[in-house]
Amino acid sequence: MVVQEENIRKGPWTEQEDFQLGCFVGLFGDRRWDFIAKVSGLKRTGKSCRLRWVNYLHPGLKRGKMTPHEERLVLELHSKWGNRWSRIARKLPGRTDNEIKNFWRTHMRKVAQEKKKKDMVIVSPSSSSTIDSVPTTIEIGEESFYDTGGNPLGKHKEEEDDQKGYCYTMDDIWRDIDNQSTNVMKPICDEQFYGNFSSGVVVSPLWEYGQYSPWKVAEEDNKLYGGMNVYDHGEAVVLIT
DNA sequence: AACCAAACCAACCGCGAGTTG
DNA sequence: ACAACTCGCGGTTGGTTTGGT
Repeated sequence: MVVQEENIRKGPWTEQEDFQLGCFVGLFGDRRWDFIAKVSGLKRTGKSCRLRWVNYLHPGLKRGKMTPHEERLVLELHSKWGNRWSRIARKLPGRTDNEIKNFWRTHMRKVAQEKKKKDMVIVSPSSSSTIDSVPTTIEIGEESFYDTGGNPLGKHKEEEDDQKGYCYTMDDIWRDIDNQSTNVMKPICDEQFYGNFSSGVVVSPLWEYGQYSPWKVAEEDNKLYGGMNVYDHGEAVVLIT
């Protein structure tokens, strides 16, 4: 759905728009989004341009499903930092905060449902033993579970609150991951981006144009948080535990 | 084959923090 | 010091795809 309001486009981006945006980010860097939005002629807000670039067009992005390794990392970092998606994303080169957020929601929904089913069986042993049976008492509060990123007892604070008050132990989550990891998929490489523009104009990784890079920020984070993992400009992940 | 529900994902919104004049 | 502006983050929404009946 594309809504026109005061000449501002909303909704899905077209290939043409993507191409235009890529060109102008190549020219001016990935910082001054309002400026880029204006000079590019795109009828988009700067905010919208930035989002499109960061979540979809950026050359360092991976496509495809998370690898089991990435899933483990997300869960581990989320248990440390809560819903700090952008910070978590910095530790997973090629993944965006949005992607991780979506993964988490989906994953947690699955875990919550599994847990719910188990609890129902435990709580009402006298009822029919099938998992489809109607629960008699306790239900897990699914909404708050999502809201707090897995901590139903309250909002996450910072690292000092690590590991407090979780319903699900990490063991539960690892078990769940292990069950899922039978369908292992290969990581998908970055070159997909370069196929995006069939006209073939775009270009080298555009990070080089700007001073800013999430990977650089991540390096700062590594210093701040004790350097749990180290990587270089999204080309490899070396997890040091 | 058609329908429905669940899962997935792209995009928008509001707010707070940082920057600039 | 302060107001205006810009950017980034986290939460949420809505469209599309997938899977089950």
